[in-house]
Amino acid sequence: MTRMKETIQSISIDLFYQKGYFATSISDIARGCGIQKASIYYHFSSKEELLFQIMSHTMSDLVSLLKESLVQADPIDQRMRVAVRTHVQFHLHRQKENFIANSELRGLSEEHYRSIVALRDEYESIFQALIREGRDNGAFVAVDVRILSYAILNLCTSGAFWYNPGGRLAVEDIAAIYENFIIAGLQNGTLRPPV
Amino acid sequence: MTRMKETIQSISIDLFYQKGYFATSISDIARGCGIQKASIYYHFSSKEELLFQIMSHTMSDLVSLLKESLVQADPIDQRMRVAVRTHVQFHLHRQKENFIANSELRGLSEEHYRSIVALRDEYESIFQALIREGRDNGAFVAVDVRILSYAILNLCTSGAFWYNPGGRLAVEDIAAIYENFIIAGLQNGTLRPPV
DNA sequence: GTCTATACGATGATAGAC
DNA sequence: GTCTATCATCGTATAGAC
Repeated sequence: MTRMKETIQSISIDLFYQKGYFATSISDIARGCGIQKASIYYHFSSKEELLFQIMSHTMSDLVSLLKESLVQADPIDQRMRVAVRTHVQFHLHRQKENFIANSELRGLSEEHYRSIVALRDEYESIFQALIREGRDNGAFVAVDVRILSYAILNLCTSGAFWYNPGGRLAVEDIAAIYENFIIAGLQNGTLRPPV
Repeated sequence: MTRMKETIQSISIDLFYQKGYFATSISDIARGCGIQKASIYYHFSSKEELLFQIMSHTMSDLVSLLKESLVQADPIDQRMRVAVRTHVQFHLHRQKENFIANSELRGLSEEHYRSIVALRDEYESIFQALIREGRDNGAFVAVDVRILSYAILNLCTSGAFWYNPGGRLAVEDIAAIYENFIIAGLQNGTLRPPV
């Protein structure tokens, strides 16, 4: 990838994160890069293509990272901890891209949308397999696998929406809080209210 | 509120939910209402005003509902259960409006943005007070109140993004799953991983 | 690879008749 | 209250020179 192409991507990530995809114009991006807007089209065929590239890289990296993190044959609760930690760390370290990937699906064309959703589904199915395995061997309580996978992933992803890199808590602290909360829910989540 | 004004709001909710605020044009709304686009401006001064009205009503109703649900002086874990259940039910029963209120803050003007965020902050602070109370009297484990309030609210809100009214699970089932999962996390969320 | 210039469409909003 | 007509603006994208 050429230097300017990388600059355009990087500036676009900043702007899409700051103002949103629709509110960001090609002129804005060009201004940020210090070139004319027509020059953008030498590197990317359209604004939508730019959005797709950003999302595509992000989601591919996310799926690869999760797979790598799960190669160890640990007990199921330990594997779930690793998965949660990996997810949270990725979403906080690459906050802007993940924010975009989770909030700008609307901007994609039909085919690109399908492509990103396919990656997301692949990712979710890995989490669902973990939950199912833990439930089936008794490590986790009986739960609805799909609902809980949405809940867990959404909870962990939400950090990308409010996390402040210079703030009070470090990434590892936040990851640990989420990890413990989720494991507690998976191990005890059917407690009934006192009558 | 006149009949046409209500129609415009209702059609706008449908379209903002379906296509997003930015991708929905005044022409789209007018077509949906069976009138000309100029006529919209008799009822609302701008497209942004329309978005604000929708968000404002939704958030006000949400805050009122939560306050009403907590008038009973139950034990803290019971009150938290009620709060979670109320939140989930509201978000699933009024799915479209809540989806909009959570995903289209970008479309608001400065002042309107501040107004909506103030309501959201008020709402969050009620949840934070519940968590803090439970933590201080030992019903919940020691936790970071702010982080956990974001996590819990985001988890519960996420239902508005994937819930399918005609689907497999009823609102009450989903609310019960979330409720139990969250209470388990609050009561056991500092379990450490086995070493 | 980047520039200037421009085509072309769509959009939010207004004016004024009925 | 709703209409027709229209404005001004801005958006993405392309053509062709350098």
